[in-house]
Amino acid sequence: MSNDKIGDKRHLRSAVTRQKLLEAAREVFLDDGFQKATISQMIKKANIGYGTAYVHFEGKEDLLCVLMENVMAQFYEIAEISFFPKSKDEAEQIIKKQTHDFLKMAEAERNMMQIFEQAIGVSSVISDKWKAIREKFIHRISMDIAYSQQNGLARAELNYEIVARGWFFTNEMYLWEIVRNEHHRSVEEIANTITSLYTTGLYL
Amino acid sequence: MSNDKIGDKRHLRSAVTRQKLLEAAREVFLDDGFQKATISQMIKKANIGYGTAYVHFEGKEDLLCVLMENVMAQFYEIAEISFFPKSKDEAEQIIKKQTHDFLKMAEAERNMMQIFEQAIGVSSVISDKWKAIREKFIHRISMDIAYSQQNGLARAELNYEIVARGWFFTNEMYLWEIVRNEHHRSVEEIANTITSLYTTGLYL
DNA sequence: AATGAATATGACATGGCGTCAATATTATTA
DNA sequence: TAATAATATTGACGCCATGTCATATTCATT
Repeated sequence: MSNDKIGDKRHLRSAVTRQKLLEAAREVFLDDGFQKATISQMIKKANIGYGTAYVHFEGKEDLLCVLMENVMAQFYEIAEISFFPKSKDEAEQIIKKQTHDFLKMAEAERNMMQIFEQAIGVSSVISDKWKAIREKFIHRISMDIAYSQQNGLARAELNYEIVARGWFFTNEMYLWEIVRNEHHRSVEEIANTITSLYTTGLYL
Repeated sequence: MSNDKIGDKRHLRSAVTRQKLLEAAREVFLDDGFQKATISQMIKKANIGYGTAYVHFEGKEDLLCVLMENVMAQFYEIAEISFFPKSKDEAEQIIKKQTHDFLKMAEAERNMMQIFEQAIGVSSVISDKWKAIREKFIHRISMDIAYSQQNGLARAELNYEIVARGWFFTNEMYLWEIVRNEHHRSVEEIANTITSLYTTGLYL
């Protein structure tokens, strides 16, 4: 009675096919970019039939979504760092580290992130995935600012949501610059500078 | 001897065809977005032959480029506002106005800007056009910061180029939010808040 | 061994793109 | 005016990618 779905030879075959396709897709995406990558290339590389791709995935976008899950998860982790500073300096330390980690992700996952960026412009599914990450960060930053304001650390006259968005936007755009290899300064210098500007502007 | 190119009946016919196509293209773009818009739709609307489109333009991208020229020019104008403040307060005034004008552009030209944003993700030609505008702004802001630092108005320990990019990124992302109608605060409130944060962070 | 369920396949219909040889229109020349 | 040259327009054609579906194959159960 071992028909537990796994161990089942059929499901195993299915899983293997799926995995072969995913790996082939990754290679094709990295070689040709999101737009030029085609299903045909992937199924050839994976040695499976054309229609098979559509059995396992809804199309290129879906394939990339699955390939990005790992990276997505890392972003969510960074967004969840706790934040209860007791002084302006401590706040700056925490924020600097978070910014640094965030930008380092861009470097570490540059290749897949490049594909991701291309896809954001084309696919609403992918675009929504990124938007969710952005909102997660912005919400988190909003809470952090509100906390700081309540504890008399930050300027209370500024609308915390507007500030949070603006701050994240700076981070995000630098992220994409790093992904595209268009940054001319080190990640460390960027993180230090923008954090200093931000905390000086916001904290008392 | 009036073969001055204009007045010439052939050139006139050509110009009319071109114009018909441009107007049709604008409608199709606005109705269907950049990606779904097709040359076929446009030439039908313009009542011209398929190949004719490729006589006048290189393709969808080229068509949109021409349609955006007007908006582009307006951005370049905003980027060229002069900046020689004598105090922190004066600097804040000028910057606030520039940010405000910049974001107001997003509201005024929202429809075409939406198409533009979609195209940036797909077309390298369009993407380069926007990058040029971005670099123009960033260069201008860099000069402004350097001026302020030299005159003892701004914190000299910050790298002005990194700060300039970061500041423009905040502006740019808010621009796209406004374009997408995803902003929940007024342009005025956004401009005031981010400018206040920025000038407090940068100026002495 | 037979039956049915899960999985895989590739031919097909659809639709957009960009090209090009052919056609139509306008200007110039004899 | 007629012939010729230059310019402008046209749509059929070849190419390629997509997503679907009827068919074939593989595996589990009886």
